[in-house]
Amino acid sequence: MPQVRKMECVTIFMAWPYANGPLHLGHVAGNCLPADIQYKFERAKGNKVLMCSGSDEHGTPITVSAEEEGISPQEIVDRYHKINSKALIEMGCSWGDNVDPRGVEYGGALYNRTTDIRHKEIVKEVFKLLMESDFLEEKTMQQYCSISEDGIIKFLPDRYVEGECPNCGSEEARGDQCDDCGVTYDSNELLNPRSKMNPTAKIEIRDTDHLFFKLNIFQESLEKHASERSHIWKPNVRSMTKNWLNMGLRSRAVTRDISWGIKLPFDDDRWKTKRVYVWFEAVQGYFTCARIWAERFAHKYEHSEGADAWKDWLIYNPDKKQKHIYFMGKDNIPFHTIIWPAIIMAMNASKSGNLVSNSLQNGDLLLENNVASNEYLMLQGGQFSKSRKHAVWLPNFLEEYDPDTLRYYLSINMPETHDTDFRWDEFVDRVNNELIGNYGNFVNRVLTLAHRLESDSNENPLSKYDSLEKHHEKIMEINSLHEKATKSLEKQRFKEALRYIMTISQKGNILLQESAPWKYLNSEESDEKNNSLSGLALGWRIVKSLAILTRPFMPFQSERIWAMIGEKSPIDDVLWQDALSFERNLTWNNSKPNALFKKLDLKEIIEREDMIASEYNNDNEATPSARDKGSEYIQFEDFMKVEMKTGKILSVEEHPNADKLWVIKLQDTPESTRTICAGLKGIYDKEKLEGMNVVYVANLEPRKLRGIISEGMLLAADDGNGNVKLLTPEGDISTGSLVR
RNA sequence: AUCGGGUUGGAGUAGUCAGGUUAUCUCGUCGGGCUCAUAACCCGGAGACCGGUGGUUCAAAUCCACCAUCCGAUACCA
Repeated sequence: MPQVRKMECVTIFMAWPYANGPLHLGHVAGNCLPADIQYKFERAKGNKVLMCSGSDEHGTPITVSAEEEGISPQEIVDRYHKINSKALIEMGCSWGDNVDPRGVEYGGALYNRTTDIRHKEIVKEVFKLLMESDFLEEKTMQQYCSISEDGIIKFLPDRYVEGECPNCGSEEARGDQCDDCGVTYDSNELLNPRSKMNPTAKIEIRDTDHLFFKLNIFQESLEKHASERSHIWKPNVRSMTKNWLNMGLRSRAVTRDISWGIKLPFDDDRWKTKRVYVWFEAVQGYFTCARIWAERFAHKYEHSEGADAWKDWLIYNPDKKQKHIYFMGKDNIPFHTIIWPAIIMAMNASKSGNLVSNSLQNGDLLLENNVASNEYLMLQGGQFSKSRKHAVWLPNFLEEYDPDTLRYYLSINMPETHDTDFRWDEFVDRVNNELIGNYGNFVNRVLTLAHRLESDSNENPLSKYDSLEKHHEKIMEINSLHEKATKSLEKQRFKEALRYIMTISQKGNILLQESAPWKYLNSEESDEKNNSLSGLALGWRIVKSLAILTRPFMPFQSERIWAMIGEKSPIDDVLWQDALSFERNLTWNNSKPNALFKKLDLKEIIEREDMIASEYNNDNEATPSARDKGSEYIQFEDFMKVEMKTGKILSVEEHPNADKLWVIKLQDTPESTRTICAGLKGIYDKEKLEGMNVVYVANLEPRKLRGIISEGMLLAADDGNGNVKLLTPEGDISTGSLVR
């Protein structure tokens, strides 16, 4: 008898993508895909699953983007929330299933946003609660602000302030640190401070009151929590968390002087210009999202608990099996192992009146069961970057390629324990050789062979050859692979799990090789034929199993198989653990089977990507903002101010304090030399540069570059893709000749 | 320079926290087989002193120390 297991309530949390740009493949590999695989897997196990995430829409970078484009922050986040939620659904993630297809009691998914009015309300409630329970404290800090002519005060983050270093006198010191001498100091020690964004504005230090979350009082509970998790967390999560705890926790500001964000829940005038700091508010999205899901969907679709349905998943109940898994990139680890758990403990202590603790009481909010953080996916060796245009954007990708191929490649190459690379040639290789050659081909072999047997239109011609007892050993092998894949998925080891599943299709290929059913398709009935075709019948069953097992990874092709083998029942009703239930009758679909995937052509792909990249670059050069500011034309007189001359490189030295700089001694006129620091290390070798004739800017104001005065600048062409070429005169000409 | 992460057959990786038989898998490569299938599939072989040195231990890819080297973030830039 199968054991009747209690249904688990599982919550999948995905880190909230920041809504100031489209998602790129780094996001997909790091959080979106693993979260979705886990969601689909937990569903297939029959569990009640809730999945929560959404767009993170507050904070400074969004206001900066808005300013650049001359539109409101709300317009920015509206745009990218729409683009990103659409792209996620198109790549096969289950965010569109607000209500589980099995019924609302089973849960659902919500991709919400932090500008949601209800999110703001709940955050305010929490803020108030923590304030009243004394988890927040008020401190006065000193901060730079710029004051415009009409008296408007704008507070500036440290990194937007520069000035003169109190230690070495360098002109380019930042708000809290000097890069020339490396010293750090309080921002009020900086001399002659100025705003980086608006250097002429008046700037001064003002006192500003802020509220701080007393993170320090959670130190002990968090240490206990971390040690309880030490065998579950991956090494990167463990060590990053340990680092934080070893440094000692300090209180963190939960408010900011900014206008874009959630208002504080106080009427008091002095809080009017402040907003909730985005880190403190965005993590609460997990909590608000679950509640909003219950209010909007559970309630509407008549969940037995109505708007309280979220408690099934989020509130600890010793009689239930409950599990919380969070997915994110490595930069987010401390937020999920330290900060968010601390906030949860604070909320629990506030509500129950108990002391702060990591051990839960009935009715408390649950803490995480695993923080499954991934490392980064790199693009051909470099990090995905929005500002440097170094990325493959998810919406663009989906316009051209089958989402399942992406999901396959990113799953089998997932940055689980260290950074991995996205490479187009590897993408093509893996899809063509593994996904298509091994798996797609196996499915195709089975289906086309079966269709070459004579059949009446409704019955599977393999039924009469079906004989499981002949294949006991093979079935055991496959059973064991299924079991291994399950265990891997339970530990969020997706690469390994998918590898086991692919091995099942490899076993299928071996089975066909051994049975050689093609020999008997049209032959007389015989024992040999019976044996051979029983192998094909088992192959058919394996195809069906694979449709179920690959579903969390590649949902679209799995449905295609389901239709081709003539299964009528929804594939979502089949339980993961029944994927290998071989006792059921064979189904049949009389229409001709199609190949699951199309082969990819690397050459075509490279051409297409080059085209997209050049279009993208052209677009950017012609952005309206650049033209509006009148920066497209300069006056001839302005151009003549720049004095460019020819010179000859005499010698090249290492810079003592910089990675990319060469210190170059230049023959600038026949009689004199000058020193120029050039960022050409790693592009040009020392030997190559020495003796080279170059063009330089002669009348640039000398400037200290990481400690060494640079008197001018070498001219070089840069295509934006890392190709840099120095300008050099076409023939011999004396040094110091004017370039014009 | 500061901080973080790597270094395992030709390439990419598993194993490292909790040390223990022949070091995992994929691709490639070489030889053979099959011919149903999307030039795919199946079998077999070759190929690794686990970055180096020293230490702890009966035993080290795994723990410790030092060194080398690569990558990323930040700063410096064209």
